[in-house]
Amino acid sequence: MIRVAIFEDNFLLRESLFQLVNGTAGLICAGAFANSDNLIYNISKTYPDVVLMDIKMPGKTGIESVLILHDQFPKIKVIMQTVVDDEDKIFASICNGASGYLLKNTPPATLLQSIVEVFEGGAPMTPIIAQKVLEKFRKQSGPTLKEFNNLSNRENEILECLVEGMSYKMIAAARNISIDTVRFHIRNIYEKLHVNSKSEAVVKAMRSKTG
Amino acid sequence: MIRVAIFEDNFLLRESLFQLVNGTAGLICAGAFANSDNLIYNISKTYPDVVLMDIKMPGKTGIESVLILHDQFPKIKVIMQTVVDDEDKIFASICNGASGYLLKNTPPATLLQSIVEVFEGGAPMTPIIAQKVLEKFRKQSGPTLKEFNNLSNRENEILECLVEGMSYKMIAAARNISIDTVRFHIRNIYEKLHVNSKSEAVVKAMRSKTG
DNA sequence: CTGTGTCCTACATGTTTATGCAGTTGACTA
DNA sequence: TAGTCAACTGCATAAACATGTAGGACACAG
Repeated sequence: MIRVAIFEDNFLLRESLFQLVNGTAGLICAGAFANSDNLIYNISKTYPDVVLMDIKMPGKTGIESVLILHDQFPKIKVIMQTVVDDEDKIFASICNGASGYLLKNTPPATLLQSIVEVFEGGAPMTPIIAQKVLEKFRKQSGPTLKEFNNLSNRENEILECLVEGMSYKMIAAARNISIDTVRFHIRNIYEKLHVNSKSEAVVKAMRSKTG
Repeated sequence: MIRVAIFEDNFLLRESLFQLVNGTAGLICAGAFANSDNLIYNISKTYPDVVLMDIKMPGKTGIESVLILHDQFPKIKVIMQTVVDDEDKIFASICNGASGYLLKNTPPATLLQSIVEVFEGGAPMTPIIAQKVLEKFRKQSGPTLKEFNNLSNRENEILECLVEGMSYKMIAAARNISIDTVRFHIRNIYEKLHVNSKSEAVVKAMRSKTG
């Protein structure tokens, strides 16, 4: 049973969402609120798994609310809902921890499916919004790190993983090599960069960004 | 009428996709190919609007192909298809210009809908993949600066030491506090920054400064 | 063919970190 | 004056890391 909470200032919409969720097997609406004034209290009381959050509400906006939620209740998944696809608001929401993003014209069946998907760890997004995210993503993913010429390709690759904050295990899994090999490369990186800990290596790598 | 081209090395799958597309009103399959060896030629000849591209093919991979397509035929939308959700390949595809990304277990109805969506400028993605993109996006966009406002003076002090590459011992000595206190503060820092390792904290701290 | 370089794997050992639990102090405040 | 809070200390345990040693596979240059 997935517990859903709704934050939506429009009465009719809120009611119809409430009915929709409660009328669906596997879902139950733990609460429906017109604003997020008593956000913490309402969440503590209804302990939802998934929150449907209108982005534009009187008082605290959905964007502020999602930040608070993500801070205080990291396990709760939040789906943002909006009528317009305003880029800035989308990106702000994502950075604040929203897990999904749907336009309000999303058909009910899709909405319900999205609730389940987000609960299972996915990130349902209206395609047009996904498109904007991808675009932004492409721009940002330009040249990341300056290659250290004295490092081999492999070593630079591993170094980038370190800068991603990955652990040995994660690197081994991501690069499909054994953890001992990760160790091996990192040892060589340390020697070449004249450091002897992960964080020192990370700092040195980041400080030499392309500019 | 949306013209679709299929690149898929598995014969059965290719045929069934071909049938599926051709059996759908509004879509027509302009061509189905087992690999992208004659990519340019095949595309020029079939001039599709949307390309379904298997990510793993003998010869030129889908990732290389999408780069070429994006370069030579910028108007063509490409949907990548894959069995596994390998992060690197996903990100590489996106950077190379793919507009959509679906796992191969996507139900036919969704696939067909995705073709239409991508044609209309959207970016259909399997939720689990969208999730990975969002995660990466969040990391790259730098943390919400608010997180850093939450740090106390003492915590900021310790965080700076971490960025200097210092170990717990060194920090304890430098700040004249016990190593357990260092641990205590670092724990709190981790919680506030939502990380759980030294290097993650360092990365987050450094990114926030550069913007 | 032999050497050199790169990438890879493995095992062992000691150190550093991450995290849970428990408690003290002094300062500010309802 | 009791209560809250930031800073602090301590201990315990498991996981992650740093580093030494020892070797195998492959490609390419001399």
